[in-house]
Amino acid sequence: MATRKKNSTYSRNETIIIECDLTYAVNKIGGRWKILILSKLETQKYRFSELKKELPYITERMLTLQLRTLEEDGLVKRTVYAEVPPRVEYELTEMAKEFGPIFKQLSEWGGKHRNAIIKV
Amino acid sequence: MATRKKNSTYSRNETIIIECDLTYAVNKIGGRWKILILSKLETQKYRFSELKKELPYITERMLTLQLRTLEEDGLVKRTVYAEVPPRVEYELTEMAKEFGPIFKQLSEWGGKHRNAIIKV
DNA sequence: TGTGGTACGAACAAATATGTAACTAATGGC
DNA sequence: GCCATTAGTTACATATTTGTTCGTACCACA
Repeated sequence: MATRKKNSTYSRNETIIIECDLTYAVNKIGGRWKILILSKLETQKYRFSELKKELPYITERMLTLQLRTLEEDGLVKRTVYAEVPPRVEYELTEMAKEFGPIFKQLSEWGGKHRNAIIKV
Repeated sequence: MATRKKNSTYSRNETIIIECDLTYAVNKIGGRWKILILSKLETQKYRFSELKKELPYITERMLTLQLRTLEEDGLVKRTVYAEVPPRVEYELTEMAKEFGPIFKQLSEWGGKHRNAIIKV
């Protein structure tokens, strides 16, 4: 087999595409779980295990990964209390709270048009 | 190796999660290219080859796939003209046009907070 | 000594998303 | 007949995302 270019266009495209502010924003909230997590945190702080209960189908691994990403992206603040057993609280940052009204509109769009399709 | 459960939670989770209107909406516009395509079509109709020129880094295959998905989701209307060589035009549906103001806000969010991070 | 709760981490596996390269049908123009 | 054009399609390769399973550190408490 000839050796192939490794990982050229895939990664390059990613950086190029993110130059679009809109794509950038959607990427922050894309994926299977991020929105659900952010929605929960909109109303209150949660501990890791509480979030897990709220999202029964997520695995601990996914919850961890998503929370880490959200933290890196500045959407979630993580606070560790040095106790035993450990306690860690997650809450939205100001930046994430600005999504609030946008989420509302997106949610309305979803409700409206999903029903439209189902009814047909 | 013991045979493993095939595809249990992955697909099941997808259907469960989509019950959230917000996640449903974001899934419609998620992925690498959909937003860029929709943004182009916000201003005018485009032929396949014109879209390709506007999005130089997308491959024909990806453009086809994304347009098909957008069509299935009712966001894009595809019109084929029985000519040779063929002519196919893509335009937004009313449903997709409703994303307009939301896109604007998301884009503003992206511009604002990306710059914030870069400046740090 | 042993058990339990919390918030993870690591190794592996399955599923999906994206990219590469080559190919096609139809037909007007040469 | 031969070529160029348009809008794809097909087979394959690679990259990323998501899920499964098992394990761990800490210490209070029985």
